Amino acid sequence: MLQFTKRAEYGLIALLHLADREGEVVSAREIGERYPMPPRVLAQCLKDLGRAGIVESQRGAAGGYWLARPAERITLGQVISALEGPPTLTDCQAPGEGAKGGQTPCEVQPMCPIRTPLQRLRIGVWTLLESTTLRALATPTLSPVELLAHARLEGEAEPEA
Amino acid sequence: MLQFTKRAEYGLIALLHLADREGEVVSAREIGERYPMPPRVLAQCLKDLGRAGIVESQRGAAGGYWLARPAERITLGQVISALEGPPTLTDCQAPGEGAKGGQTPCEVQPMCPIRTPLQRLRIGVWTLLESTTLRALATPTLSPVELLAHARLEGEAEPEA
DNA sequence: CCCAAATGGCACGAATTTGATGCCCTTTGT
DNA sequence: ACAAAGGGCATCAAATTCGTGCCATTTGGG
Repeated sequence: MLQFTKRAEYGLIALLHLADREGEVVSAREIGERYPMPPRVLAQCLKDLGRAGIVESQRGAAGGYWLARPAERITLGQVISALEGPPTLTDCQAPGEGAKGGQTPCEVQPMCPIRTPLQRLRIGVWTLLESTTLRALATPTLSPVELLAHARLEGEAEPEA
Repeated sequence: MLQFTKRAEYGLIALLHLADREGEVVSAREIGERYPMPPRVLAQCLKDLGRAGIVESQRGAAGGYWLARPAERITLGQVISALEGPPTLTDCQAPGEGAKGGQTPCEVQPMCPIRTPLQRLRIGVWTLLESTTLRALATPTLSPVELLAHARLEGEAEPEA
């Protein structure tokens, strides 16, 4: 229902915690003890974030995680994409009768009126996420409209979604 | 996974169809025969849209549906809210230990670092939806960036989300 | 006057997605 | 050598959603 998953929330909590301690090595156990979340799920989130190149990790006894780059250069689009998978722009199962085999579900269907509009709208939402940085989220003084304004300025410059 | 439900897609298809035939009375059967969607689910969508005041209906033999107001005055926020329920801005189940009874899940929790940021971000997404009209979606010439620009202009004028 | 067509409403089962846990391995500092 | 911490995978449980069935109400037409 147009809602983020728990993994996204857990991952964002962890990322904001890491952003607050930029430069240090923080273990998953420390985060899991501070916030009421299942430690294992948190570990999966951090693992996915590591695969996406958002955080880096050090194994071993004194290991842990840290941000791979400054919080200004981490976008919410990257985070959500890493934790929930890439955005399903071409979902479009509405006209799912196109090819019965399951291939090219709605490619040659000239009668789906929402394929292109919905795709454009999802790209718009994604552009908003792509142009909202972790730093902007961590700044508690920005109002929602200011957040949107900030997002739009960068989103207009390079859509790249 | 930050994705619209099938009900939202079906409802949007129906609304775009109704917008294309503004002024006429269109039956749910006609829409259901034109697009490959379960007729019953489509009926539920139209019913929900009617309860939300987005479409009006006429019962009886020659009954059907039509837009309650011009497509310029129907926002995607209204449509999504009618088909998927109101936006879950205060989801915030992350610190779900606040009250064990289930009441006030994260009100007095001073340690959830994403409650306010996530709420602001969801308001931003919602503002984008609230300021995208059905007419803008039906216009196939608008690029995603232009869609965002159009949304931002109205969203800045009156956030009202 | 009765019937067919169409909306209105509710509830239930199936399928999909998501959340959470278990178990084992590899790495590394003490 | 041992403990602590990340890496990986599979599996079970819970929640959400999708689709369908069934019946009631309204309205136009034969």
